Amino acid sequence: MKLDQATIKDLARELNVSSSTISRALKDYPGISDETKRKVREMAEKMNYRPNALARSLRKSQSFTIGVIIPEVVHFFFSTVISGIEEVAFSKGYNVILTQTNEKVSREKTSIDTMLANQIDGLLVSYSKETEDFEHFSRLLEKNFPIVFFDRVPKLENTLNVTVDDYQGAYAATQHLIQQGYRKIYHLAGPKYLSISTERARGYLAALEDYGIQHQPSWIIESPRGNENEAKDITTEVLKRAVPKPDAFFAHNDMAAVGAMMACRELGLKVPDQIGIVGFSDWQFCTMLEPSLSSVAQPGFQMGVRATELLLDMIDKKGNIEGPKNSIVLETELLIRKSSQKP
Amino acid sequence: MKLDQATIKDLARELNVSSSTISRALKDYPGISDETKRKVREMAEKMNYRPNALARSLRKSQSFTIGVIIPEVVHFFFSTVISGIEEVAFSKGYNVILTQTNEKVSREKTSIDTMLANQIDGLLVSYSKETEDFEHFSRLLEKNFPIVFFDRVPKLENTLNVTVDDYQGAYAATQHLIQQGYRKIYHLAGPKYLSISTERARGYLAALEDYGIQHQPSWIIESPRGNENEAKDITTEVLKRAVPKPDAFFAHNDMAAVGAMMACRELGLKVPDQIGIVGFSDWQFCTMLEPSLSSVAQPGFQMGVRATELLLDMIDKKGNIEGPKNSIVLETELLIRKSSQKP
DNA sequence: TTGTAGGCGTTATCAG
DNA sequence: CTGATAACGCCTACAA
Repeated sequence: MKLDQATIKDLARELNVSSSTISRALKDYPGISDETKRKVREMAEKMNYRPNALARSLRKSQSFTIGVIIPEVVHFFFSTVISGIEEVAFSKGYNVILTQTNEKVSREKTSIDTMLANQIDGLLVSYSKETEDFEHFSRLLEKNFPIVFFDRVPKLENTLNVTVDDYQGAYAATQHLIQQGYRKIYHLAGPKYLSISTERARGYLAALEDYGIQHQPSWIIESPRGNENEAKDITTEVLKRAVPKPDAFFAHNDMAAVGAMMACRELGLKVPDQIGIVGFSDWQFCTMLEPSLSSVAQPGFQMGVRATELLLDMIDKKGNIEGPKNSIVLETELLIRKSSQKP
Repeated sequence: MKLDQATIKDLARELNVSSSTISRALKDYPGISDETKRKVREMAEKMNYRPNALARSLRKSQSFTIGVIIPEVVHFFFSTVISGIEEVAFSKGYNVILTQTNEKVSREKTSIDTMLANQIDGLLVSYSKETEDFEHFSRLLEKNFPIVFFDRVPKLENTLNVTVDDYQGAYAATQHLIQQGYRKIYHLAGPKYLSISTERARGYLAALEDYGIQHQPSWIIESPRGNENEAKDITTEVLKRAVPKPDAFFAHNDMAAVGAMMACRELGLKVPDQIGIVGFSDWQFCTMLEPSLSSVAQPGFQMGVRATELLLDMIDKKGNIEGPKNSIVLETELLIRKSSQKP
């Protein structure tokens, strides 16, 4: 900020015209002679003029900045979403200001506060695992402040959401395992209070039902943190003690799936011969593993793109948010690799 | 921005005092009666007052916002750095505005422009692979605009950089391979114009020299994009044709190392028995592979933290940047796993 | 202890 | 076609 940027006034003084003329000339307003425009542009170039976006925002009550609140940046899926967000925002001339909550509600709240203080035009949110009370969002929604939720969406009426079809993805994964001949398919589930987890569990159960597979509630095992070590421990336990003994795992994410693979390896169980495994998210490492990990791909980049488009649309339309606000559900794609194909 | 936030004036009207009194009361200025302060605070609370950071920034010529320019968000190392940046910035009350260049200089330039227009107080940069001319940076540096470069640092005088000790890390990795008894150690190198690549190559060579290992220039093979497929193809070629035949690979990143592992697997070569492999960066998947991948860990989070601290320091000190501006070199750590330990 | 006035850089309105 | 003036919301000399 110590740049001593030239201002409109400087240009005006230099050219002996008023600052309004400069402003208009630079904005290509009607009613400015071409001659003047030319001179102004030249001088702007020469003096390396750069408009002060802050002043402009203050004057226009619009900052051309959107806020993004995300649980963690270091996360393949979320970083992919960010990439999509950034792409669209940039192409439409919007800035992105970013905070991660590290899964803390408190942080979520203060982030919203500082973002609002910075006059963001809208908000893109995937809330934290801790968030159970959505009042800090509903307060804003009531006032018609533009918010789009993605991936993790709240239990509120009339919100605009972009999600992935978790149910369908889980169904497809489970169906695939069944078709490969696996029967005792256990599910490594995510935390119950996230809709993505419950949807995945629901899809899993529906597939079992549809194919008439007898199952028990104990086949669903929660792996709340969803990292490989936790999942490995849990899976090891299950493989040692559970009745009936599982012959496949459908994990709610890839890390958990890897944990299961590691457990199998240690116990000398062959994947996919003895145990089939399917993950969720299609993280980069799936193809690097041996055997390569089948997984349900989520279009993270697309999610970012669509959510941002939706948000910018709302912002453009200002108050007149007529017509149905349509949430978006994106398709998943089951990528079948070695870990789930019986020889 | 359609929030109809209460302003200082609104509070003033409500309480029948002047707006300066409000401003001072809220800021806990000396010379305001406790009584007034109390009343103002209450009213602020009641009216849900939130200061307009834009107006404040405009007035104070400081935005409390820093810009971050990064090649890609979807990248384990960079996202880790972002996480560190975000952490420090948040704790010191700074906003982070983020853009990715997707390795394009043009995007780098326009991003800088819009960020400057938004009056950022300073800039954190890891430049794109395309960037060969640093004028868009040096122009700013000349005017004493605060910039800290991280990971990829320019060939300019007097810049503040935060890097990892690539040379040392590469040396340690190579030394380790030698000590394990590998002799024909090839290097999968990154693009020549990035200092991180050349430093890693230098460290590799130094280790070979120090241990008196005869080698040839052809042992260094460039894998510019550094993804697993490219590296796999290259490695396959080398394993089939090169003389002498390699018995180990030190890769400039983990993706390339994985590519090498895949190539070995396909050719029926056992890792680590016949071929030793070490990567660089310690991505999450290293521990998930079989065999697990040895790698040189880079402290990404720390890099973000230190770079941001350095930048905020500069910003605080405004013009008086006395004393030596000290760049920071962070230590790496060689994590020895199965892929490089001869049985 | 409080109020007045001016300005940060831009743009919108109203004249000329 | 161009200029003067006010205002966006906040801060801060200077006065009272």
